[in-house]
Formats: sequence, structure tokens, C-alpha cells
Amino acid sequence: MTEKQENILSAALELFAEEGFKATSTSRVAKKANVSEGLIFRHFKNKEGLLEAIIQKGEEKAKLMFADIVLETEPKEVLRKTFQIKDAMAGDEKEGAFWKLQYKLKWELERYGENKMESLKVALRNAFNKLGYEEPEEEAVNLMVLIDGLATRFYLQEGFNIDSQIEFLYRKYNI
Amino acid sequence: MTEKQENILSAALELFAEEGFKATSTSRVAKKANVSEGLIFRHFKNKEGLLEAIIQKGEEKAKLMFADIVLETEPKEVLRKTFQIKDAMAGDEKEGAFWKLQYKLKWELERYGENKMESLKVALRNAFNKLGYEEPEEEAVNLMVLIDGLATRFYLQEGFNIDSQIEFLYRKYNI
Amino acid sequence: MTEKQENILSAALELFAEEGFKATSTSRVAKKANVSEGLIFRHFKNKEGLLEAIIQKGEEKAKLMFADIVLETEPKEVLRKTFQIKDAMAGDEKEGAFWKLQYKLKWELERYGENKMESLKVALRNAFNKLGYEEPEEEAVNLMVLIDGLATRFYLQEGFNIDSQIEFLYRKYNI
Amino acid sequence: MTEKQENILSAALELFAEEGFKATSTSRVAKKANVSEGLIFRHFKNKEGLLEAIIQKGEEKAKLMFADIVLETEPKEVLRKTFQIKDAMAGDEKEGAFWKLQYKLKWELERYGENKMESLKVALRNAFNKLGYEEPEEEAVNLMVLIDGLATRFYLQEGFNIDSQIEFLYRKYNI
DNA sequence: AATGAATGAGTCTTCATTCAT
DNA sequence: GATGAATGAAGACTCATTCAT
Repeated sequence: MTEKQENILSAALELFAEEGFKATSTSRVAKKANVSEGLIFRHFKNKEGLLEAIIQKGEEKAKLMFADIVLETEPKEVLRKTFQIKDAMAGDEKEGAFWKLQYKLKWELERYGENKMESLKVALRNAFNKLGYEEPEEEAVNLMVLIDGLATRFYLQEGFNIDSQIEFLYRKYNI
Repeated sequence: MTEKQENILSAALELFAEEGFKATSTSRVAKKANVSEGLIFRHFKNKEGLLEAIIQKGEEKAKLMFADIVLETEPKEVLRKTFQIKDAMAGDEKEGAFWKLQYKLKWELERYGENKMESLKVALRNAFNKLGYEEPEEEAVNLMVLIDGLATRFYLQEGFNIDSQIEFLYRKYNI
Repeated sequence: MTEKQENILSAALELFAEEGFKATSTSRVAKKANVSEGLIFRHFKNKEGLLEAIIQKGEEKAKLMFADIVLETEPKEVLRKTFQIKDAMAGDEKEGAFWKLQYKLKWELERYGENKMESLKVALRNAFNKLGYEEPEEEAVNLMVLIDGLATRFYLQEGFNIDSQIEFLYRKYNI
Repeated sequence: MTEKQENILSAALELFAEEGFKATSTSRVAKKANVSEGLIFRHFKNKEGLLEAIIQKGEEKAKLMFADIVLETEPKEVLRKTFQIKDAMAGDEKEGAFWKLQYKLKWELERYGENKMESLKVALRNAFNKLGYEEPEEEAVNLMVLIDGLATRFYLQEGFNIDSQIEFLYRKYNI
């Protein structure tokens, strides 16, 4: 992967996350990456190919994060680590942009199955089970839904204080 | 408001909700509304003017719904009615499309302040207060965030069982 | 059919006939027709749609010409009229261009069935039959093949004297 | 001439003959020849240089064929050998493609003078003269025109029975 | 000799918008 | 109020060609 290829990838990631996939023109990506427009197509074939490449690259990072949660045995730690997803979302430009892109794409393309979340659900269900919750399955789903909501607010509602809200959840879940 | 104007409005509502604002061309709106493309601009000036008109029209419906919740004094009823937002989201084509559009636009344009939700928050805070919750403000915000998450799932995750999840919440909130 | 539409059509006809279909850019057609490039697509949908429109329009002219031959009962007159196809090929800019286009397209796109020539073959076979030729079918095909050859030379070989060659054929066929 | 150079040449020959010169991209030639695109330009300078090389290589083959006809003294044999051009057109992939390319290019680029055919005309004129035809010059031209027509049909009209047509000509010319 | 990265000009096409009628 | 013709700018993508290695 040449330097220019990397430039394209990260320029596109930021622009897609900021403006959306359709709304971002390949010419703007090229300009931001300081690259001729044609090069995008030579390397990624399509605008979609470009998107695919971005996603695939990020997916690996995501898997690592989930793996860390899934392997955790201490139930409270599972919950705590789950809430730390927020740190990824608020991470450096590239990491944060990637997570924002995930949600943007969900809404724009209605693509991206939740199946890759399945392992997280299993981990959460186990954790809630161990913690004695009566409906661990529902609790797990509920928590994941809540995280989608938090992401929505975090990315879209200017001034939303996600930290205080997460602290509240720490208290609520007693962790 | 002539019939053709209405046609344009509802055609645009559906298309914007389905495909997104940018991705929907005025020509497709015109075709779906059985109207010449020029007419859109005569009536709404802009593509954005068209969006504005849709939003404004829907806003009124939304206000009515929130008003009903805000005026409610029985705290458990406040919660129950809040969860009934789901029925609106699952409503007939136009109502459902309108709510979907709200979220789509949030992500696409990152516009639409939450201020119109402020009244709902107040109502929920009061309700949680009356119900003896220790942190009514945080509980209110938490519930609203949860609703955003539920909407995300409802619209995007094929096969998501929102009803069972809401029933779970009924139990959780003991209503 | 507005004036601009006609302009597009005849500009395209000339350019396609001169340079070929693929080699002619829609932007050059637009420029030659004094028209915005977009208009081509509004009226003809595609570059191919434009070609289709040209062909269909010319096809009618061709049918008329063949009809005149087919209805002729005097066999020598049938042959004479067949050779008059040359006058069409050498006709005014539009007519000449149309016939040239036919051959260009044959070679460029390998499209255009000969079935529309079938009626001409029948007429020629009958004529040769009446004139006592022993193999009227083969004579008919041979003459049509010869005409393809003449067209090839007429359009491509600078300085080819088609008239003297046709006069020779008049003598050969004794007409 | 290295092996890769040969690969390029024959890949280009086939593609040009199949799709036309303009319609064939250098990238497709490179792909078909299993060669980097740059190599085409290193060896042939231009896309046109590539064409030139193909033509020049083929020209030699053509000269050999014509030479055989020209040196023939028996007039009927001259005619017979002329009709055997068909065997070259129907020859193996490379030989057939080369002849098809000749005609394709005639129509696409309107290049390729007939002067290289001049020697064939002389041979035919002599033959017709010896055979006692009254207008040997015109007969010669006529036959060559006919061959262009036969080529047109052979390459473009699916199902055209060129053999039966040539047999008919054998009878007609009494050879 | 050979590659593969890189480019700039050009291709077809779509889009929001204007205007005469 | 309503149409449909018309446009200019921008969109994704392709192409012949160059150049460093």
C-alpha cells in the first residue's frame, strides 16, 4: 500500500464520515488526498470499492475491540469495557471518523448487518446472567440499543454530555 | 395548498425518507408526484425549500404528540405514552416515513436541534421525580437516548423485535 | 420535435457518419448542434438513444426507396432502380450521410441485420427470373453483394469512379 | 522482437479486429497480452505505433499472396487464385483477424490506399483480356469490387454462405 | 527490458434550476 | 398555476501516456 493510497483512504474516511458517502465527490477526495482523481479508480476500481476498502480496514480494528470484551470473564468488567466503546468513538481523527462512518452508513445505505455485534451480545448476556439479572437476554439487547442511542447523541447533538450519562449508567448498573 | 402541491410534498417525503435527501433527485420527486419538475421550484423555490416545507408540516404533528405527553399528570402514564412514540414510527406510510426522515436527516445533514425535545425531557423528569427515582434528570435523558437507539434498530435492523424490547422496558420501569 | 432536437439529430448524423459512433463525443455533437450537452440526454436518454433515433428516422426513408423497387413489374426497370441506390448514397448531406452511417455502423457495431434487404432480394430474384437468367437467386445475391462493394469503394476510395462502373454494369446486364 | 512484443502485437491484432481501433483501450491490450501497459509504449511509442506495427507485419503476408497471383500466366488460374483470397479471410485466428482488421480500419479510419491492390488489378486486367472479355479494365475493377462486397458479407452477415456464392462465380466466369 | 504508480484531459451522464409559453 | 425545453456545473469513471525504479 503506497503512501498515496493511504492518503486517499484517510481522506475518504474523513469526508465520508463528515459529509456522507453519496454527498462526497471523488474529486473532493482526490483534492484532499493531493492526488489525481484517476488514481482513486486505478487503486480502488470504484467509489464503492473505496468505501469497501475503508470499511474492511476498520473492521479489523473493531474485531480487536470486541475480542477484548468477549474474552473478559469478570461480568462487571464486561460492562465497563462495553462502555469504553465511547473512548473509541471519541478517539483520534481516524478512529473516531471510522465509528461515525459506521452509523452514517447505516442510515445512508441501510447496509451493515448487526451480526458482527452478535458476539458482543453473547458476552453481555453472560455477564448479566452472572450478575443475577432476571432477563439477561433482554438486558443485553437493551444495553446495546442504549449504546446506539448514545452514539446518535454523541455524534449529532452538539453539547451532549455523554460522560455524565455514562457515569450515570455506571451507577445504575452498579459497576 | 393545491392538490399538486400536496402530491409533491408526500412524494418527496417518501423518497427522502427512503433514499435520503441528497440522493433523491427533484426529477424523481416530480415523476412520483405526476407533476412537471418545474412546478416543484415554482412552489417551493428550492430543493431545500421543499425539505423545509415537509419538515414544517410534520413538526406540527410532532408537537401535538408531545403536547399530549406533557399535559399528562399521572407519571406512569407519561412513560407509557412516551413509549407509544413507537406506534407513530410504525404508523401509516406518511407518518412512519416522517419519523424515519427525522433520523435520516439527523445523520445526513446533522441538522435538527433537540430543542423541540426539551418539553419531553421536562415531562419525563417530572414523572421520574414523582416516581421517586434518585436522579430524575439523568433518568429522563437516559430514556430519551434509549428511544433514539430503539428507533435506530427499528428502522435499520431487519428483524429487530421492538415490541418485545418495549415490553421488557414496561417491566423494567414497572409500568 | 423541436428545432434543437432536429439540430442534434442532424449534427449527430453527420458526425457519426464522418467519425464513427464511438469516436464521436456527445460534447462535439452538442457543440455542432449549438446546444447544451445535457439536452441530448434529456431528449434521447443515451448516446445510444440518439443513434437509435437517427436510425429509425432514416429507416423510413430507406423503406420508401425499397418499396418503389419492389412494386416495379418491369424486370429491367427493377435492375435500373436498384442501381439508382447510388444516387441516394451520393445525395445531399443528410441522405448521403445516412447511407454512409449504415455501412460505418455495420463495421463498427456489427449490428444491423440484412433482413430489411430481404424484400429487395425477392424483387431482384423475380426480375432475373423473368429475364431468363438460369440462377436467379444467386444472381440476386450477387448483385446485392456487388452493391455493398460499390458502396465500400464509393465511400472509402478517393477517386473511385462509381459512375463509369455502374455504366459498365448497365451494359453487362443489358439494361 | 521479444516474446512479449509478439504477445502485444497479436493481442492488439485480435482486439482491434474484434472491437475496432478506437474502441480498444491499451489497457485491455496489455491485459490480454499479459504485459504491463507501459511496455506497449516503450516498444511502440504510441497506440498508433502499435497499429502501424501490426499493419506492416500483415502487409508482407498480403504482398506474398498477391505476388503469387501476379506471377500466374494462365488467365483462369488468375481468377481462381483471386477467389482464394476467401481462404485467407477464413484462415486461422491471426490471418483471419488481419483481413478483418483491414476492412474495419478502412471504415473506421478511412485510411489504407488501394494502391497496394494496383498490381492485382493489372493481373486481372490481363487475364480478362486473354480470356477475350471486351472491357477487361472494367471487368477487373468489377471483380475487385465484388470481392469487397463478399468480404463485407462474410465478416458481417451471420449465416452468409460465401462458398455457394463463390461457386456461382466460378460458373459465371466459366472457370 | 519491464513494471506499476501516477496524471490530466476527456467521456458519458445527472442534477438543480431557469425561463418562455 | 403548470409545463417542458433548455442550461451549466458537477458527477463518476476511462484513457493514452509518462516516469521513477
